[in-house]
Amino acid sequence: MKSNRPVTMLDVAREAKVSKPTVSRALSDNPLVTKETKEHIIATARKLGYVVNRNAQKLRHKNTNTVAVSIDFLSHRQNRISDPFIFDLLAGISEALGKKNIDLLLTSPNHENSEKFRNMIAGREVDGFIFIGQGRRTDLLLESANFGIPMVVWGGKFDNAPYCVVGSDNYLGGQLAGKHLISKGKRHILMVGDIEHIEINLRYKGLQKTVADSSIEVELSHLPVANFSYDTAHEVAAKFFKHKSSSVDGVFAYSDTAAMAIAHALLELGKRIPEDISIVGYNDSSTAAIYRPGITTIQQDTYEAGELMVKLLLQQLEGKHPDSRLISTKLMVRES
Amino acid sequence: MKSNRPVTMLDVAREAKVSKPTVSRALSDNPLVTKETKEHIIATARKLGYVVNRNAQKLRHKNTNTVAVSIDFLSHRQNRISDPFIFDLLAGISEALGKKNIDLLLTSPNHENSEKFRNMIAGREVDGFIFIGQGRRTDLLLESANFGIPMVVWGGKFDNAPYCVVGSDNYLGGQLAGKHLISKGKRHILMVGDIEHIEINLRYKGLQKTVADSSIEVELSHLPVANFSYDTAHEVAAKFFKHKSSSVDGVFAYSDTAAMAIAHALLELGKRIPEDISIVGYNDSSTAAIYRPGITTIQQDTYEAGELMVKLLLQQLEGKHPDSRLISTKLMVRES
DNA sequence: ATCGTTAATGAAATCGATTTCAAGTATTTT
DNA sequence: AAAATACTTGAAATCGATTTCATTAACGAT
Repeated sequence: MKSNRPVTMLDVAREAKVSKPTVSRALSDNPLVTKETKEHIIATARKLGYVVNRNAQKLRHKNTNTVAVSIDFLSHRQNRISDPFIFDLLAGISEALGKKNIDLLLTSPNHENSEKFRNMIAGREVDGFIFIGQGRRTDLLLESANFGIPMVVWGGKFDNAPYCVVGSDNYLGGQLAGKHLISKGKRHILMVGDIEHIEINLRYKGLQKTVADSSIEVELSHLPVANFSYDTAHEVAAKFFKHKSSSVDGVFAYSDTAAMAIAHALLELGKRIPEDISIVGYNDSSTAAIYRPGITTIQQDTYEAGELMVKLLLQQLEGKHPDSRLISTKLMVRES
Repeated sequence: MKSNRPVTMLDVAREAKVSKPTVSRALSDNPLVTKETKEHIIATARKLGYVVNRNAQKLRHKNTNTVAVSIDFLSHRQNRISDPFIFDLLAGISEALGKKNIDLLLTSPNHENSEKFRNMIAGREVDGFIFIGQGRRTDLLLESANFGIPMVVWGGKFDNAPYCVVGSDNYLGGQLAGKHLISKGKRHILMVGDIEHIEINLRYKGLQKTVADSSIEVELSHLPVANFSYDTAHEVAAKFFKHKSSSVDGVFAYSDTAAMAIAHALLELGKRIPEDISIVGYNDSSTAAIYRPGITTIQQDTYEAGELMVKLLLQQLEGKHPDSRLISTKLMVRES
């Protein structure tokens, strides 16, 4: 039969025959308290099984020591292919926050406006936000930023974005993909993806640059794809390669999922990978390694990304205004 | 220049020319307050941009309205193949909690003992726990349960487990896999996986039952695999099928990842799938659909799982002791 | 021996809400 | 018209910590 009332600081104070403030000071290792009383208090606190009430503490301290991470699960679910890359990012953030002993509140947008985010800040639930996978709802991000919410966003950065962005070095990624394809002897490169999309556009520019700088003559073309699903990419690629008996021998896809869809379509058409056509993806999601043929891709360090996003958010909480940053990006060569 | 001090309930009270308690009642839609004053108060609250301080509220209410979800990211990371299935589960839980307006605190075990979990409960940070992917640390689960933490665990259930478990109907899954393989004309079935593992054991038993009940003569054997990684499964399968030119024509693997690894090994050995050997996986992770050949697998409704875990946890918070439950489980037929 | 410091502790105020309980007003009953 | 009842409202207590400020004790300086 365990006692109902939880142990409070007053209980500890009484048991240790000191006052509440002294207990508070002792437990927060305040130098005002002598070593002996401190030890005595800590011992009795342990004896009574005392644990500080975090809500009372937060109320008094006025800082929440928790960060919200917003993932748009629903938009995700509509697409059905839940990108493992986002999970990796989440793991990186979780670890980075854990190291600093900051709590992680996982939340989703409510898809109407940013009021939910604003209330969480105003209601002292969280100190700031990290947004992942909110690519299609920049309106919510803009609203939040304009309201003055401390925040870091994963993804691409458009000019004068009023918030701090952390993302892959897309331009470099495009260059790496281009260099790889050219070095493998490919001379007719196709970029697959919506180059209106800010991130994909940067990759395209990097690819263009590499092609332009190449001492060898290389042809570059572009095939738009409307959304991010496996099925759409498969469909578009199947259509393109069936009708157009093009000379394309190298493909740079906007994601690993797309790369696999394109590979699938090509294999169905009897093409050999990489002999006939070589493919490079993006993200290095865990699936890229498992797929056959293994997908050559652009890898991003999700661990570094998590660390960096947390660091930049904490800087904002200290009143600074850090610039957006890119994380390191490298080529991961596999069979494709 | 925005004001520094946040708007409190007292500010609203003064502005609306009523007392604090009246504001509190009005905002929580308490019938004691007349319709007119209520409307007036709500209007002024909105005018002043008032948002309730959740920490003060939680302190007074003594309930936190938040649930912790513990995912063992680190153990996960060691395995490198982050199973998208866990991400799906998380999405399901997030949605279920969101519907009930309960906050989700994402946390990880500290890998020493369950003290962290205990403190989060005792410190009124969260009301209860949902554990995902803690399969290898049942000691932490047992400690937590013994401490009386309200909790629901995803996974397999051993006899007399002192906590509430939600999981796939592994026995049924085994039966479905068996029926499918037999109906495809397979007569020499191999179960791949560690049947000491509680979940896999149940699947094996289901498979056994189906084989035993079959009117046709079917042979059943078993190949143990030590851990859950893609590479180990690949290695074990490669070895098995290379040396032993067995008559196995049907494989039931303990996960989709393993199924893909086995498929990969078989294809390398020149076998045809499914003509020579048919493979069934487990989980229906998003990768199973993308892989070539598409992996036939046992699908679980992650949406239902999330809903159910949340429901059972809330029941515990009301003082009930709900039994463990299984979620619906069905066969997803693809090419393999 | 007296005074001025310094070190350690505690009483009371505070954070921002909710709840208890008392009081005032309006309405109905007799 | 007086008494009983029902509605609204507010003053003060409360949740459990931290912080301010005052106080006491101990010590060295004069």
